[in-house]
Amino acid sequence: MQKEHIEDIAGLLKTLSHPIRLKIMCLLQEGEKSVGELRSEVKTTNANVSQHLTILRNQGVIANRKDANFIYNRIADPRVLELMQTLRTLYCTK
Amino acid sequence: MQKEHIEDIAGLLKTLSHPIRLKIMCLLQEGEKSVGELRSEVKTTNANVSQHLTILRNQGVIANRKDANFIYNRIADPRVLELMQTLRTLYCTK
DNA sequence: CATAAATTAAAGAAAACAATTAAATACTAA
DNA sequence: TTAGTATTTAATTGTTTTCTTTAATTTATG
Repeated sequence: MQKEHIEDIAGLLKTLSHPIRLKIMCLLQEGEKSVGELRSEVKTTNANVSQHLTILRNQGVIANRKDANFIYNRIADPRVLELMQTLRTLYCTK
Repeated sequence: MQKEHIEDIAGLLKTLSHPIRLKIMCLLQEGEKSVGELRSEVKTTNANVSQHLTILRNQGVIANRKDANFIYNRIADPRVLELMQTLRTLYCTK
Protein backbone atom coordinates (compact mmCIF):
# COMPACT_ATOMS: atom_id res chain seq x y z
CA MET A 1 0.00 0.00 0.00
CA GLN A 2 1.21 3.47 -0.83
CA LYS A 3 1.16 6.39 1.57
CA GLU A 4 -1.93 7.97 0.03
CA HIS A 5 -3.87 4.75 0.29
CA ILE A 6 -2.84 4.40 3.90
CA GLU A 7 -4.12 7.87 4.72
CA ASP A 8 -7.35 7.35 2.81
CA ILE A 9 -8.13 4.01 4.35
CA ALA A 10 -7.23 5.20 7.83
CA GLY A 11 -9.68 8.05 7.33
CA LEU A 12 -12.39 5.68 6.20
CA LEU A 13 -11.84 3.36 9.16
CA LYS A 14 -11.92 6.31 11.52
CA THR A 15 -15.24 7.39 10.08
CA LEU A 16 -16.66 3.90 10.61
CA SER A 17 -15.10 3.40 14.03
CA HIS A 18 -17.78 5.08 16.09
CA PRO A 19 -20.51 2.75 17.38
CA ILE A 20 -23.33 5.06 16.34
CA ARG A 21 -21.93 5.55 12.86
CA LEU A 22 -21.21 1.86 12.42
CA LYS A 23 -24.75 1.03 13.49
CA ILE A 24 -26.13 3.59 11.07
CA MET A 25 -24.15 1.94 8.28
CA CYS A 26 -25.52 -1.45 9.31
CA LEU A 27 -29.05 -0.13 9.21
CA LEU A 28 -28.51 1.44 5.81
CA GLN A 29 -27.43 -1.92 4.44
CA GLU A 30 -31.13 -2.78 4.51
CA GLY A 31 -32.02 0.25 2.40
CA GLU A 32 -32.44 3.99 2.71
CA LYS A 33 -33.71 5.46 5.97
CA SER A 34 -34.72 8.88 7.20
CA VAL A 35 -32.93 10.69 10.00
CA GLY A 36 -35.86 10.05 12.30
CA GLU A 37 -35.90 6.33 11.58
CA LEU A 38 -32.19 6.13 12.30
CA ARG A 39 -32.57 8.16 15.48
CA SER A 40 -35.16 5.82 16.92
CA GLU A 41 -32.93 2.82 16.20
CA VAL A 42 -29.69 4.18 17.61
CA LYS A 43 -31.40 5.87 20.52
CA THR A 44 -29.88 9.30 20.72
CA THR A 45 -30.91 12.83 19.81
CA ASN A 46 -31.71 14.09 16.33
CA ALA A 47 -28.85 16.54 16.55
CA ASN A 48 -26.42 13.79 17.37
CA VAL A 49 -27.58 11.57 14.51
CA SER A 50 -27.45 14.53 12.18
CA GLN A 51 -23.87 15.28 13.17
CA HIS A 52 -22.81 11.68 12.64
CA LEU A 53 -24.57 11.65 9.27
CA THR A 54 -22.62 14.74 8.29
CA ILE A 55 -19.37 12.95 9.12
CA LEU A 56 -20.42 9.94 7.05
CA ARG A 57 -21.48 12.17 4.17
CA ASN A 58 -18.23 14.15 4.23
CA GLN A 59 -16.34 10.89 3.99
CA GLY A 60 -18.44 10.06 0.95
CA VAL A 61 -19.84 6.80 2.25
CA ILE A 62 -23.47 7.93 2.30
CA ALA A 63 -25.64 10.18 0.19
CA ASN A 64 -29.17 11.44 0.66
CA ARG A 65 -32.28 12.62 -1.11
CA LYS A 66 -34.95 14.91 0.15
CA ASP A 67 -38.62 14.10 -0.02
CA ALA A 68 -41.01 16.54 1.59
CA ASN A 69 -40.04 16.88 5.24
CA PHE A 70 -37.82 13.82 5.19
CA ILE A 71 -34.23 13.26 4.22
CA TYR A 72 -33.52 9.72 3.20
CA ASN A 73 -29.97 8.44 3.58
CA ARG A 74 -28.33 5.61 1.69
CA ILE A 75 -24.93 4.00 1.33
CA ALA A 76 -23.19 5.68 -1.58
CA ASP A 77 -20.04 3.60 -1.98
CA PRO A 78 -20.32 -0.05 -3.05
CA ARG A 79 -16.86 -0.75 -1.64
CA VAL A 80 -18.05 0.17 1.82
CA LEU A 81 -20.99 -2.13 1.36
CA GLU A 82 -18.57 -4.94 0.63
CA LEU A 83 -16.38 -3.97 3.56
CA MET A 84 -19.38 -4.10 5.87
CA GLN A 85 -20.21 -7.53 4.55
CA THR A 86 -16.66 -8.73 5.20
CA LEU A 87 -16.81 -7.45 8.76
CA ARG A 88 -20.07 -9.25 9.31
CA THR A 89 -18.69 -12.48 7.94
CA LEU A 90 -15.49 -12.29 9.94
CA TYR A 91 -16.88 -11.13 13.26
CA CYS A 92 -20.53 -12.03 13.43
CA THR A 93 -20.58 -15.55 12.13
CA LYS A 94 -20.63 -18.55 14.40
CA MET B 1 -25.33 -7.20 13.86
CA GLN B 2 -25.95 -7.19 17.57
CA LYS B 3 -24.93 -4.41 19.90
CA GLU B 4 -21.88 -6.26 21.22
CA HIS B 5 -20.60 -6.94 17.75
CA ILE B 6 -21.06 -3.31 16.87
CA GLU B 7 -19.00 -2.22 19.87
CA ASP B 8 -16.30 -4.79 19.21
CA ILE B 9 -15.95 -3.99 15.54
CA ALA B 10 -16.01 -0.25 16.18
CA GLY B 11 -13.15 -0.76 18.63
CA LEU B 12 -11.18 -2.77 16.13
CA LEU B 13 -11.68 -0.18 13.39
CA LYS B 14 -10.65 2.55 15.78
CA THR B 15 -7.46 0.70 16.55
CA LEU B 16 -6.69 0.37 12.86
CA SER B 17 -7.74 3.90 11.96
CA HIS B 18 -4.47 5.67 12.69
CA PRO B 19 -2.11 5.99 9.70
CA ILE B 20 0.91 4.80 11.67
CA ARG B 21 -0.90 1.80 13.10
CA LEU B 22 -2.41 0.92 9.74
CA LYS B 23 1.00 1.13 8.11
CA ILE B 24 2.47 -1.06 10.83
CA MET B 25 -0.21 -3.65 10.13
CA CYS B 26 0.57 -3.46 6.42
CA LEU B 27 4.23 -4.05 7.12
CA LEU B 28 3.47 -6.97 9.39
CA GLN B 29 1.50 -8.62 6.60
CA GLU B 30 4.90 -9.43 5.12
CA GLY B 31 6.05 -11.15 8.31
CA GLU B 32 7.30 -10.32 11.80
CA LYS B 33 9.37 -7.19 12.37
CA SER B 34 11.24 -5.62 15.28
CA VAL B 35 10.33 -2.25 16.76
CA GLY B 36 13.43 -0.74 15.20
CA GLU B 37 12.58 -2.05 11.75
CA LEU B 38 9.06 -0.65 12.02
CA ARG B 39 10.35 2.68 13.25
CA SER B 40 12.62 3.16 10.26
CA GLU B 41 9.73 2.41 7.89
CA VAL B 42 7.10 4.62 9.45
CA LYS B 43 9.55 7.40 10.19
CA THR B 44 8.81 8.49 13.72
CA THR B 45 10.38 8.03 17.14
CA ASN B 46 10.89 4.72 18.89
CA ALA B 47 8.65 5.87 21.71
CA ASN B 48 5.86 6.69 19.32
CA VAL B 49 6.09 3.34 17.54
CA SER B 50 6.15 1.60 20.88
CA GLN B 51 2.99 3.37 21.99
CA HIS B 52 1.16 2.44 18.83
CA LEU B 53 2.33 -1.16 19.19
CA THR B 54 0.92 -1.20 22.70
CA ILE B 55 -2.45 -0.06 21.38
CA LEU B 56 -2.40 -2.78 18.72
CA ARG B 57 -1.35 -5.38 21.28
CA ASN B 58 -4.07 -4.36 23.72
CA GLN B 59 -6.62 -4.77 20.95
CA GLY B 60 -5.25 -8.26 20.40
CA VAL B 61 -4.37 -7.81 16.76
CA ILE B 62 -0.63 -8.30 17.20
CA ALA B 63 1.61 -10.43 19.40
CA ASN B 64 5.34 -10.48 19.89
CA ARG B 65 8.29 -12.61 20.85
CA LYS B 66 11.52 -11.56 22.40
CA ASP B 67 14.91 -12.54 21.04
CA ALA B 68 17.97 -11.01 22.68
CA ASN B 69 17.70 -7.22 22.36
CA PHE B 70 14.92 -7.41 19.83
CA ILE B 71 11.17 -7.78 20.10
CA TYR B 72 9.58 -9.17 17.00
CA ASN B 73 5.96 -8.29 16.33
CA ARG B 74 3.49 -10.22 14.24
CA ILE B 75 -0.18 -10.18 13.35
CA ALA B 76 -1.98 -12.37 15.84
CA ASP B 77 -5.50 -12.49 14.47
CA PRO B 78 -6.17 -14.19 11.12
CA ARG B 79 -9.40 -12.28 10.74
CA VAL B 80 -7.50 -9.01 10.76
CA LEU B 81 -5.20 -10.40 8.13
CA GLU B 82 -8.21 -11.10 5.97
CA LEU B 83 -9.66 -7.68 6.69
CA MET B 84 -6.39 -6.06 5.61
CA GLN B 85 -6.49 -8.07 2.42
CA THR B 86 -10.05 -6.94 1.73
CA LEU B 87 -9.07 -3.32 2.23
CA ARG B 88 -6.17 -3.73 -0.14
CA THR B 89 -8.37 -5.31 -2.77
CA LEU B 90 -11.13 -2.74 -2.46
CA TYR B 91 -9.02 0.41 -2.22
CA CYS B 92 -5.64 -0.28 -3.75
CA THR B 93 -6.52 -2.20 -6.88
CA LYS B 94 -7.03 -0.64 -10.31
C1' DC C 1 31.37 -3.90 35.65
C1' DA C 2 30.49 -0.25 32.11
C1' DT C 3 28.63 1.00 27.93
C1' DA C 4 25.62 0.91 24.04
C1' DA C 5 21.36 -0.50 21.68
C1' DA C 6 16.59 -1.51 21.92
C1' DT C 7 12.49 -0.93 24.18
C1' DT C 8 9.07 0.67 27.56
C1' DA C 9 6.85 3.85 30.80
C1' DA C 10 5.29 8.25 32.48
C1' DA C 11 3.88 12.92 32.20
C1' DG C 12 2.52 16.95 29.82
C1' DA C 13 0.37 20.01 26.37
C1' DA C 14 -2.08 20.63 22.09
C1' DA C 15 -5.46 18.97 19.02
C1' DA C 16 -9.43 16.35 17.78
C1' DC C 17 -13.82 14.31 19.11
C1' DA C 18 -18.42 13.72 21.05
C1' DA C 19 -22.74 14.84 23.43
C1' DT C 20 -25.85 18.24 24.85
C1' DT C 21 -28.60 22.22 24.44
C1' DA C 22 -30.77 25.86 22.14
C1' DA C 23 -31.68 28.31 18.06
C1' DA C 24 -32.44 28.22 13.13
C1' DT C 25 -34.08 26.38 8.66
C1' DA C 26 -37.19 23.91 5.44
C1' DC C 27 -41.19 21.99 4.33
C1' DT C 28 -46.36 20.60 4.83
C1' DA C 29 -50.91 21.29 5.77
C1' DA C 30 -54.76 23.63 7.83
C1' DT D 1 -50.27 32.96 7.35
C1' DT D 2 -49.86 30.04 11.29
C1' DA D 3 -48.84 25.75 13.48
C1' DG D 4 -46.39 21.64 13.43
C1' DT D 5 -42.88 18.26 11.99
C1' DA D 6 -38.21 17.03 10.45
C1' DT D 7 -33.73 18.27 10.22
C1' DT D 8 -29.60 21.09 10.63
C1' DT D 9 -26.43 24.33 12.70
C1' DA D 10 -23.88 26.57 16.33
C1' DA D 11 -21.97 26.96 20.80
C1' DT D 12 -20.48 24.95 24.90
C1' DT D 13 -18.21 21.66 27.62
C1' DG D 14 -15.97 17.52 28.90
C1' DT D 15 -13.38 13.68 27.23
C1' DT D 16 -10.01 11.26 24.44
C1' DT D 17 -6.02 11.06 21.28
C1' DT D 18 -1.74 12.07 19.85
C1' DC D 19 2.87 13.53 20.00
C1' DT D 20 6.94 14.89 22.43
C1' DT D 21 10.18 14.63 25.93
C1' DT D 22 12.42 12.43 29.52
C1' DA D 23 13.50 8.74 32.57
C1' DA D 24 13.80 3.86 33.35
C1' DT D 25 14.48 -1.05 31.96
C1' DT D 26 16.50 -4.89 29.61
C1' DT D 27 20.06 -7.35 27.27
C1' DA D 28 24.40 -8.05 24.72
C1' DT D 29 29.17 -7.03 24.40
C1' DG D 30 33.84 -5.25 25.53
